[in-house]
Amino acid sequence: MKELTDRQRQFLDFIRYYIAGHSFPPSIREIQAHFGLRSTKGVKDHIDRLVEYGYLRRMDGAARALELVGEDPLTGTPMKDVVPLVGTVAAGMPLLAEENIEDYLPVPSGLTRTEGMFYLRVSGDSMTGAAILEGDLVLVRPQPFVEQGEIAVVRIGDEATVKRFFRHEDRVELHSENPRYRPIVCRDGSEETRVVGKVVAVYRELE
Amino acid sequence: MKELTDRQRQFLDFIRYYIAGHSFPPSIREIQAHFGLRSTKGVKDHIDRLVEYGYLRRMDGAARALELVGEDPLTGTPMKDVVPLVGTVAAGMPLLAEENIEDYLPVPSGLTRTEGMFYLRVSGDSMTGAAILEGDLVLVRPQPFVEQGEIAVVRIGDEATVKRFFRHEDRVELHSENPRYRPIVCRDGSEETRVVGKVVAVYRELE
DNA sequence: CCGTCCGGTAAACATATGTATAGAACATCG
DNA sequence: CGATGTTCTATACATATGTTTACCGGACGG
Repeated sequence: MKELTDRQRQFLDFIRYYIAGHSFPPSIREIQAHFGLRSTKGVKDHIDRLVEYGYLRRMDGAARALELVGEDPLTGTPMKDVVPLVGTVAAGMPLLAEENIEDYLPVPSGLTRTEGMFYLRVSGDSMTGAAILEGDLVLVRPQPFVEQGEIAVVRIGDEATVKRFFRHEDRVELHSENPRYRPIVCRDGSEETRVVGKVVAVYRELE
Repeated sequence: MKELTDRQRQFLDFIRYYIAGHSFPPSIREIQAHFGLRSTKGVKDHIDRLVEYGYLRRMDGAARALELVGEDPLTGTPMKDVVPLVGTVAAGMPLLAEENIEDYLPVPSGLTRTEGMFYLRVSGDSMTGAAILEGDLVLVRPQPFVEQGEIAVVRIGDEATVKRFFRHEDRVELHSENPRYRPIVCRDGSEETRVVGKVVAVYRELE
């Protein structure tokens, strides 16, 4: 993507800023006013270039018909109803540390209700039997306990895994949904395992 | 928040749908055209009411200056970055008919760009081998062709199904991902089958 | 039967807004 | 220097688009 001049970036930034505030794009004359220009032509030239370079899309002739293209996550579109995507957790890293956040993804707001939900990328094939594949994103609602047999994110030592959760009198069992893996059994009350939350949804992009 | 009539809801839904596709709002005349009305007044009345009731905000006199407010009262889904959920398609019903739309769901904005995407609820267990279960929602990007072996939504006569798509010299084969089902074979060029679009994502809520 | 919404037609009207033409000042670069 | 590109002024022009006035028919409750 072609580099922008300072001035071009200023125009793009303003368009973003405007959309973030209004949720619809500015008109050329509004942009003109913002920069204190005396002609609409200058604005049009800039927009033409931003379109040409691929930073904007436009519906020709239509009013306020601009669309932001690309991914500048700084000011892009206002992120509403989004939930952070936490990467595969590195050993020792606290689960929700800023540095782990890869992206922000939307959820149906029926699910948003709980604060603190997050997506986690699944590594490994231990849950394929539950139709959760490697690379899938699981939406996690943080909670300290889950019901018998529910799919949960559990922290074992420094690692987080997705497993079916079972509690017996004296122990906790974490079952994979893949015959190639054996259940993980932990003595109850042991400090090493902690339920992080419950998996409430699965999201997968194909290709 | 005041209840909406069916008609008012249709208008609100279309505005949401349009914004989801374009990322800027429709003009009154575009709405008029969509509903096949002969006057702009009807549209204006509806928008006036939606504004009055608090479903929309508006910048008076400005073009395409509509803003979605709050949440959908019916479904609780956020009003931005949404895509329609088309129900399990009933025989004979055109796939994207207004009456079929059950809900509007968010998608990661990287995927929103293509206009016309929609969710479809999967019925049956023919794709379990691809980790697509009954009740899952598949995000469909409409396109007339798909690559060899890609998962597609195909219309056969009056029904829509999700299958793996293969094209041979003289025929089209639709493969299930479940040994209990046999491939569907169609002579090429036969009018009965048509690729509706490609499955680009899968979404499942647990419980 | 009457009043009141709801949903619409028809025809203008006013203006918001994109686009075009002609050119100028100023920088950068070969 | 001459060519080229960026940024901008000035002035129109064309049309996309919101707004308004006048009126109609049906559904519905009192």
